[in-house]
Amino acid sequence: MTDNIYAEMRSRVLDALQAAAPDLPAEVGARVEVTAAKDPAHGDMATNAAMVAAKAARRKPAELAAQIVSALATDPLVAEAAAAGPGFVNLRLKPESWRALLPDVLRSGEAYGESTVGQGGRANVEYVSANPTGPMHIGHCRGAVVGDALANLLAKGGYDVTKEFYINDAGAQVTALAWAAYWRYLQAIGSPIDEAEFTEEVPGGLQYRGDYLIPVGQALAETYGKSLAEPDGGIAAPHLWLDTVRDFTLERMMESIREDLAALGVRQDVFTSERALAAAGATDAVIERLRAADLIYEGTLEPPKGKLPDDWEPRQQTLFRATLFGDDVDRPLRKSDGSNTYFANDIAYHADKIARGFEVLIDVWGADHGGYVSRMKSAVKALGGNLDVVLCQIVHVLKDGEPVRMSKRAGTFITLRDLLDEVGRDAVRFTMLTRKSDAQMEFDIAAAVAQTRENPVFYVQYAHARCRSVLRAAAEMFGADAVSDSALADVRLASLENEAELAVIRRLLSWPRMVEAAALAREPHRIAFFLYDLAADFHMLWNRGRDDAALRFLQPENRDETLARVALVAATAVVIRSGLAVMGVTPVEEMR
RNA sequence: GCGCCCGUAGCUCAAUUGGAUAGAGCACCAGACUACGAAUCUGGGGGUUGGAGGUUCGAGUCCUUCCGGGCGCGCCA
Repeated sequence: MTDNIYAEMRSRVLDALQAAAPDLPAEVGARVEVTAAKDPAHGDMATNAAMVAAKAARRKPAELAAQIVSALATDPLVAEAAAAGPGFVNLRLKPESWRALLPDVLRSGEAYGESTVGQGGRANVEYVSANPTGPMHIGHCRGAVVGDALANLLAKGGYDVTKEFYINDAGAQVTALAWAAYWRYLQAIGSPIDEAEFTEEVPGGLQYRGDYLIPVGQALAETYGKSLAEPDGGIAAPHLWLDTVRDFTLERMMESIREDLAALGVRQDVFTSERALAAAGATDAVIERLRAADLIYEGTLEPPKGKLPDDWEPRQQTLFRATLFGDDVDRPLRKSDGSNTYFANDIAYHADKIARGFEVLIDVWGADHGGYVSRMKSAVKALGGNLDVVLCQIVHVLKDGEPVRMSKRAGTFITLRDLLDEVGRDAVRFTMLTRKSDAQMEFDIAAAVAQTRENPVFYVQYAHARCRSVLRAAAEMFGADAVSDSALADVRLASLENEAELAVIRRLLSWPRMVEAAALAREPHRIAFFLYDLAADFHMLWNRGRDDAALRFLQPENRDETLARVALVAATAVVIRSGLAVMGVTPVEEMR
């Protein structure tokens, strides 16, 4: 018997189905589900087995359902089985069937819910991957949280997970960054050149004017003195300083990004540099590999339909046959000057991930990369792999009900640090996970810090704090040893028969199934909703004790009953911690 | 113009991935504190799931089309 009671019942349903209709094709069995009943009147669980098997078995769903019912009615775990609706089989388990699994929660601790669906498969989750040209802002935050939680979720689901950051440190934007840092450097050494004068010298104009480069300029001045400028403080020839300043600045930017990530509680295992990969020849190698497979040609793309860009002209380009793998058009790999496109580098990067032995590739991107999904998937498919992309839609930040406008140009964009300072890491992480990632969300700063039920972070934390409060009181009553998780795993639980108690138990025992389903769907937000529901069950149970003193957890005159209830409370705390750990949120011991 | 994402209660969002009578919170109305913390709980009203077709035992979910919002659209990354 596994600790996943839904998986256990599913295998018993499959046995019953097999007996009722032998020789069903395997794909029918794969479609059989055992789910928690939505409506308590239907029992605890329901299965669709009769309906999905009806066609292949050439039997009526109701007939099959009746046979499954009679087989399961005598199952020792089952109190009641009934056919219903168009062919559902509803199951009500005996209360002791549920209670019997509660000790597993206490014995497993935070590991409870770990699953083997991932079968140890090597998974790579790439997320954040911000351009290293400035501090992280709110736009990066959602992807960082979703990616991190997804990676944790997959790890709990039995995958061997690597958390990865792709540094976009090749291309024109880092050259622009170097110029911008050089400007701050000139200021730091007291150069007589003014901004307008300098800007004229910068190819493409001066970008990245934010204050955050001022300390970089000062650090450059400290490290290199005036050696990177002309003796009179003028602009030296770029080849004398550009590489130095660029590498120096990139290092500083990555350092600051790592600090921002650390403040958010994100620590990634691998940082891969686009520049290093390209310099090692990975891009050229992958292009040759694709060429050998006849997936590359020199050609001219059709102009986009509708209104043409003003400067449209047909160009001969090196193209990848993305259309063979589901993309809309073939995609360029080389610019007209012969250098590689970002896309080409990105193909090389994904080939590198495959070469490193990852079977599951997941990229977490912002919505502005939506147009990039199909081409990247097609490229990975061409390389013999498979790529999942989780797109995180825009976050609109509200403060006091008013939208906070974000404009880099105006310098009013909110940095990740600003948000963390105002809201706190736990609230940021939890709130970012209270929407499915492909829907836009509003992030109301006031709501995220509110101490009320409307704030799920608070609501779940409060439930955990209440559990801990009961456990502290129980420890005083019976001694800490008597209420340790391992001691509670051995107490008699038969007295747990109140409906509100059983509801909590059922919720706790559905945690492993929730982990599996969320991991397979790549949907970490489900964890947040699960914890909210669990917290609601627990708060309800708590208040039963308010209305009726006999239902309180702690009954000084009845040790056995009290210990059973305390075991339930301890198990609730364990599952909340287990879920919060996936989300990267710290459980609190008490509210104040 | 084309592609992708989204559209669910007045508001913010769920819906076990195609399952039964679409659920929570906020707001509104009516209740429960001599406390294992009422920062919570109980009850009530509120829906043609943007519109129209289609697929099947069964559709918020899949397909077609239209409407509305967002993101993107050949040498930016």
